[in-house]
Amino acid sequence: MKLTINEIAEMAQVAKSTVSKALNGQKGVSQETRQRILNIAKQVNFQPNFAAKALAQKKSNIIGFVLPHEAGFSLSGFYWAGVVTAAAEEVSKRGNNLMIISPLENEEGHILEIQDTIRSNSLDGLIIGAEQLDTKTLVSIMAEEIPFVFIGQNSTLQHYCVDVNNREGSDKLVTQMIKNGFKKIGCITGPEDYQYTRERVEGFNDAMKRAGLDSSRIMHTSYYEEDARKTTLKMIEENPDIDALYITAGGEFTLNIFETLRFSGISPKKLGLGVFDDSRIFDFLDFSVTTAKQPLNQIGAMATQLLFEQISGHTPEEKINLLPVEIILR
Amino acid sequence: MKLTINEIAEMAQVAKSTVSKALNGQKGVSQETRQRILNIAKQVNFQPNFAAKALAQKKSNIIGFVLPHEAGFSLSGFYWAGVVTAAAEEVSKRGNNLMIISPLENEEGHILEIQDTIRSNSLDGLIIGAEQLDTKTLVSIMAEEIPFVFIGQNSTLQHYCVDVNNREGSDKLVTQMIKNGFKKIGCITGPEDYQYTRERVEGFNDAMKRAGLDSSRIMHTSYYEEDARKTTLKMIEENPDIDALYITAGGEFTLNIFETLRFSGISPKKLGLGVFDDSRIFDFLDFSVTTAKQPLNQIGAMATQLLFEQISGHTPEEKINLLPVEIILR
DNA sequence: TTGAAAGCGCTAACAC
DNA sequence: GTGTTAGCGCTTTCAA
Repeated sequence: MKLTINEIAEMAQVAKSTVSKALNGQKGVSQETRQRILNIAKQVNFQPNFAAKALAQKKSNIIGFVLPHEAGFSLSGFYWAGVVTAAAEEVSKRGNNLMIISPLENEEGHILEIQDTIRSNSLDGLIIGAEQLDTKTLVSIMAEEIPFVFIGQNSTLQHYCVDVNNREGSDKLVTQMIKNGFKKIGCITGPEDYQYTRERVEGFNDAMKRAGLDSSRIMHTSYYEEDARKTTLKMIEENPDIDALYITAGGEFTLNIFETLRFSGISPKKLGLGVFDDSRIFDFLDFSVTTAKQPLNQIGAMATQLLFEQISGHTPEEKINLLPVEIILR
Repeated sequence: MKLTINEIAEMAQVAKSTVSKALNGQKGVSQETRQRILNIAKQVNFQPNFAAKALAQKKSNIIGFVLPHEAGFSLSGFYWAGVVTAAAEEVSKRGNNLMIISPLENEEGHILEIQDTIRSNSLDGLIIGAEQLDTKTLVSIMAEEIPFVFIGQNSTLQHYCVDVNNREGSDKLVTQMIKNGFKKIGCITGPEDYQYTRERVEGFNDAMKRAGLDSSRIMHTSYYEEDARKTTLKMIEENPDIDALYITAGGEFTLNIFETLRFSGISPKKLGLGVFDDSRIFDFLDFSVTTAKQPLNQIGAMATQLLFEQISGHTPEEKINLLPVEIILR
């Protein structure tokens, strides 16, 4: 049977409130009794019941991480795996725990409401993958009055967020591609309703126009495999003269495009390639890829910091925190 | 302010115990009152407080996933990212939540006790990355009398687990390499005290001996980058005649070895390569790699199933569940 | 079928 | 400095 604070109190011959104070490092307990209680607790390996504490304090010490639900955006993608790992570590350091909230599809392919989870879980805060959060869910989160931060920016709601400097980073990346000698660059990009997509496209435009190049070869697509493949084919069919391809997102999306290129007889070797998202793996490819590397650890860590600032009642200074990307040449 | 069961009771003009029964689908409530309560609850978007429920029921509906702490074994590795994603999904389907428990290193590089988290969290069950779980932690988990399953096998304790068939899979992979024409195969492998390492080495031995080949070129190393690099160098220095390399683990470990090979002037192209762990990325390398692909989704899903069987009081039929690997030729 | 009441293990006023 | 007491929001007997 698990020990409770009552047993500890009995063993130490004090009231349970005294035990509570001693254990939580509050004042109002003599040095002597405190030590005695602490010793006993340690000896019997006492650990306060989490649920009881949460109930009494109305504070669970649990942070929820709401993953976006999207093809290629699961934990097995490069991006979220890195960010979640960093967040988990940062959350642990603060004595809290990270709960994964991944929206589920039901039989009909509808995304199940994650609201219930959020609402019932008495979570202390939320880190939310911002992009494809629908307005309905957003509204219900706000109704909870629970602190949250976005990773990436949400088109509907401006709120505390951490993201990379998409436009500038994209500009830099494309500028680098131009420096590498490419002039006719096609751009395959994600859904237009995601803010970062639009920003990265803007960066593409900025760079191309500054160099006096044609920036009209842009195609939007969803991240689903089939769409990505179709769009890739369309791109090379309608623009047989392109000498480079800029892909504004990484992970499986990029791999699907690479594969399509290869299968359609176009060796990626003949094409300049730029990807907004790095992976160490690109070092070993049989063609070279220029990338914008996002500081995944920093993103996860900073989001966590921002969240805890809010939880502790402070108002974070910056609402929108943009981290720089690093251009990786290969 | 959040609504409680009391408010609902008041609105429905019944006792809160009746509300509780109605909401939880228990019998002892007339069809009529039940409907009335349910309607109200739905209308006001009522969601029971999670902590209170957990406290009253001594059941939290939270599953903990204990990640191994090891270089290259964070969520950003291929393996765990895949397994955790699958587990998270399976857990959600059952109306539970997944909590990430990642052991932390403190300043001195010691691994902090994850026991506290486990003990205090009133978790309903644990999915544990088995390999490098130290005995002390293991003992304290057992003392909690909380259901758990291993992913991978633990050398110290035989318990419910799901894993791949390491020996057989390794054998198959090496046999395939031999079929590909390689005869002098070196084997770089992980720490000897991990069971799967030993099993994969056994598989290597099986295959080599069956083919009448020399299976003595085996080197163990930790997964830390520096060690991996040193061992790789040692392997090629002491065995300049090898025509292939078999690496018994994937992720960053493999990448470090690849990189070392390249930097030391040995093009991986000249070497047959086999890796126990697949990644889609290997399709795009400038050298070819034969791999054993582990069914990550299945592993995560099956572990979750096994855990819930235990939680519901059933005794799973098979204690040790070995899934087959798939050999991928490139 | 319904309701009253006790209790889950803890915290936090407030007395003493 | 210490103990008493009253909750936190829910479940669960047990009477009515």
